[in-house]
Amino acid sequence: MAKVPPDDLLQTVLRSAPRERLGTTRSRMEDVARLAGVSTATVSRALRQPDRVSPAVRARVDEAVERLSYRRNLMAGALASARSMTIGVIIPSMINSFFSATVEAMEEGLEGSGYQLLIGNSRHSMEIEERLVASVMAWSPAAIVLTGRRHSRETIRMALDADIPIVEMWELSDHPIDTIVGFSQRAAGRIVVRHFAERGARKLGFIGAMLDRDYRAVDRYAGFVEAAAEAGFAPPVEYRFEKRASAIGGSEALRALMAQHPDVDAVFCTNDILALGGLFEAQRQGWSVPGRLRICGFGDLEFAAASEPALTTVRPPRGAIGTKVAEVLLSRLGGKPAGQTIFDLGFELVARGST
Amino acid sequence: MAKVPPDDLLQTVLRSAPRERLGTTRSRMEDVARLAGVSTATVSRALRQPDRVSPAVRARVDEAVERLSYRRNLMAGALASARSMTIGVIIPSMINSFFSATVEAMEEGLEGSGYQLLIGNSRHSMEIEERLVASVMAWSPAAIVLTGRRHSRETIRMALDADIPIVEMWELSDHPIDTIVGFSQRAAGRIVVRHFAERGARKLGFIGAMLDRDYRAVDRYAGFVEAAAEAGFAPPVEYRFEKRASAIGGSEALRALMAQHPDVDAVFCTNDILALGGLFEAQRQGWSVPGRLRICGFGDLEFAAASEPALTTVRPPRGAIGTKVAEVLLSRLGGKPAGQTIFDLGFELVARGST
DNA sequence: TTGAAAGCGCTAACAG
DNA sequence: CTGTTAGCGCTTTCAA
Repeated sequence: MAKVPPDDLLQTVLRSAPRERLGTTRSRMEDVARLAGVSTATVSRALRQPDRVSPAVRARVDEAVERLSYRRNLMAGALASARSMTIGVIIPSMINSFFSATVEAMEEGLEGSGYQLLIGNSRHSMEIEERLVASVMAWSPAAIVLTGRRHSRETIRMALDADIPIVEMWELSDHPIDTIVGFSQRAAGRIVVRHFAERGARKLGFIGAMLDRDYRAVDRYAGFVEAAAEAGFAPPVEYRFEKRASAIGGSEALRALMAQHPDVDAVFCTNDILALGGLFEAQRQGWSVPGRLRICGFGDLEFAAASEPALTTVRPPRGAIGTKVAEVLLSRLGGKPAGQTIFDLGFELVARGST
Repeated sequence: MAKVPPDDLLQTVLRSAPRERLGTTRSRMEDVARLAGVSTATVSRALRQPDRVSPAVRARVDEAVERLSYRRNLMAGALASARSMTIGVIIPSMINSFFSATVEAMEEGLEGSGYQLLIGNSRHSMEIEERLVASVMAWSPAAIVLTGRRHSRETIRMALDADIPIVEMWELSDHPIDTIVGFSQRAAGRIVVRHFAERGARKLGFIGAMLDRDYRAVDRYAGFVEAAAEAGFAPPVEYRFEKRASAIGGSEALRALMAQHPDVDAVFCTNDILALGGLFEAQRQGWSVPGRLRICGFGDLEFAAASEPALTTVRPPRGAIGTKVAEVLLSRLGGKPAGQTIFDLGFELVARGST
């Protein structure tokens, strides 16, 4: 069995491969094959399914790869196999750290697997989501991850047509496109009512942002209202605004809400950042929290534990969702059958000083 | 000149193209060419450089594309041209909303251009950055965007070798790899000293997180210390910690700093989130802000304007950086020569209640 | 276990 | 302005 050739052959191999189109002398699989004394088919196998070639060949290929500092051209591979090492991920917002945290966890879970995330930002719009899915499809992704369970007809059609694993996340559904990893947003809204009731609240308020597009927030709202009715509360008074959730928005909302309904003594904000603004506003107005007013947020963003008073909030499994999505994906992409397709990761009410 | 054929030819075209490898009947450029009665080369031109084909042909191609709902296979195009419609973007953190905001603005600036961002998260590590650049390179990106001006030797080599536009951002440098869009972090640190001096501060403190890896924060620190000396202050006392910036970290840091140095009356936090924690801690401890203690942050994160007291901070051009990067990229990718390669977008000290 | 050969779907000279 | 002709670099039958 031929050994890896000496250095002068290495030189020859390198020289014989002028790469004019790339600005660079980048070696191709053929160079590796020649240096290792095998065919490109074997190199391909050695690289992707090492157990399907003899140990000796594998070693020679590895050495050749090393010496040429060869890196596979993924585009070519993707074209040939009609499948790329790409995973399309569509999230509604990059700035919102809910999804960033999920994506970070997903990246970590996928680390070393060779899969690359192609991240799209739908800005909470189903139309943009559709466009993003369409353009991601042009990359023949190995899988697609969508946020939420509501998508345009066309998005669903494309996803189904692609015949690849589709994972939805951050919500729950009895009929996921394929697999869904999340928790019940509605239940998250409900639990807040129970907590307020336990703390002796009498008149509930609600503050929400972007409810025309953020369906998860709408679900939390629905759960909140529903549970309030069941618990015998009067219908919660509410203040909503179109713009994305912000501390300033939260401050203004609370001020407006209290001006109109001075009897409110417990407010649920669909987002911790709104609650933060509320906390500051209460301080400015001299409303003691939780004495005069109880405030509960959603998200358990990092500052929630640090605020004064510390913020009671619902903690979604931000990182866990990403980790589980990665796990599901790896399993499916590794060829394992679907198995469980609905993963309820739950949530937790973190009671702190603000209620 | 032949018209677009009637429907039965359309049927034939569709039927004659079995796409078994994809789960789907997805048409190829050849189908479009046949239906439009031209060659694939012409279709390719009509799609990518519409002005280089006759209006009549363009119209027929467009119609054929429409009827077949044809979408170009980008992998194939990228392979053939050794250049993809991808732009690699490496940021140090996804959760940090500095960079998320920049990326969002960049996305908006690139909207409609057909370029897709391939986002990598280096977690503030040059080694990870290097790995990410290497794997992004496998996609033959049209350009690369890096954060900061410090990169590993190998990263720089790969970037240079690729012979594509390389944009660094969020810092300034006299010798960018290619082009740099940002502002002077050092100057940002300096201006805080001037502001503190104007407000009558006498003893300066500094709180920083992750200074072993966040070079931008280190530069701000250096500017702060340098300007403090020039202004005749005693060397600022400091508290640093390894973990990523957080409100809790900020609270703890301030408490520790003040315990050791009760004479400090003005603290610069390298990040608004640290300052937020500081604000809450001051409230808990009963230190009036700005009476007993002045606090200045960096970032002008959204909550800074909403807090009580509102937070004085340095506002970096978060969105503007992304917008400018997109503009530079579009120009360069459109074939225009480099021109200006250093873009100083400046920053602004936003004086509010906390100082 | 390995190799030969035939593409994957598109782009890019180069003629015409 | 348009078509012909070669690939881009890899994967994948199918035989050996």
